Amino acid sequence: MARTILHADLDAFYASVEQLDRPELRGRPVVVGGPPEARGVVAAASYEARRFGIHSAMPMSRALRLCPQAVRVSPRFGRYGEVSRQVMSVFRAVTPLVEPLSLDEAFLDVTAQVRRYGGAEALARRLKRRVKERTGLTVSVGAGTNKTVAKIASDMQKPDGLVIVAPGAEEAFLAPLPARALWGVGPRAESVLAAAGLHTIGDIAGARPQQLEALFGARGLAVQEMARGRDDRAVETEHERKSVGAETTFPRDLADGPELREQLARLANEVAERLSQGGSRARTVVLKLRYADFHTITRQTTRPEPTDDAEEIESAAAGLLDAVVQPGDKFRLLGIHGAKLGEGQPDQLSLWSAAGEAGRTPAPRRD
DNA sequence: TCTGGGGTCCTAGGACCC
DNA sequence: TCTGGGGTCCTAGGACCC
Repeated sequence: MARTILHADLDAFYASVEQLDRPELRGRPVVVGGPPEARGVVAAASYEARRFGIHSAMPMSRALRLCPQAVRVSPRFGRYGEVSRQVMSVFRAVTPLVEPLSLDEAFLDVTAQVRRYGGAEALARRLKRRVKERTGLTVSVGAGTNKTVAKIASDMQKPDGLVIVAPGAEEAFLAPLPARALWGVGPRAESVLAAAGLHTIGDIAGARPQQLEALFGARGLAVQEMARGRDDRAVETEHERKSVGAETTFPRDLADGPELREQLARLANEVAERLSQGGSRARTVVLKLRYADFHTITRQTTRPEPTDDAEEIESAAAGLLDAVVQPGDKFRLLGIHGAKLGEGQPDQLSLWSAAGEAGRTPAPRRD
């Protein structure tokens, strides 16, 4: 039996929350993001602001040049998290099978509920109404038999949209859309596809599998399946975090020195705190550096023992920094990430390794 | 125009083991 | 004396998503 999957996507989420909390901003162009003098970018733009050509990820300096009367608001992620939890709880009142993708998006598997609600459309309308009643926000919803179709459908009538793709209509629905609309096809893949004469999702669906495999490897075949409207990925309610990171772009480029080292300590503290809050520890510490010319490198080190200790993380990162920094280098970004996360307690394996470090005996060689 | 911060996943090469 | 094959782990970079 065909599944019914919904994709729900809050409209201009951060900007809408600001307009909700500050009525004087309603009806006005609002951009959420850091200030232009601190090299901020747009995290969200209200629909009023989008009419000026502003969109997310745009440098704030450019956004404000496009629309000088726009109101810039610094993000309040704590507040967005609160509102997000309210929205997700509305979703979970409909079905336990909710997969949040970010603060403002989720997949819902409502296969078991559609009959009771009198069909997918009635269910989706009720969901939209409940979100509006509980939070005052509008949400765009797409419905279909799989994630790919539901996600793309939710994008088609924003804001406050509702698009339902009937079972069996998946391939025809997708075919005319640009290749870029597919999840996983970004700017790079789009240009590779265009060079091969593949512009629409239908072009990808109809291409020879060998051609896609030659261009993208195994991923090419997966993309073609999606393009053909086939996608059996389940809605997953559990998600295991794999890394924790903190990074910062400086208002002006920084050479190595006390200021940079202070930032390193601050970031190490933040990562350590978030690790211990989440009850996990990291075996790998990753240092990320972005040079003044935007070139970016990472250096990492893995140890047998996982840690959530700020000083250990800081000294690991400092060692990596010492090894790469050259006189005259200027940096615009510094970041620290913890990876290879594990439980709080060191496991059997790392105990073994630690013993090996202490008193090493040559292992007998076998062949 | 001048480029954030939070992530995930994949690839490729090298070390190392048997 | 001209070079195996399978596996795992680690590192670095990059594409992509919101």
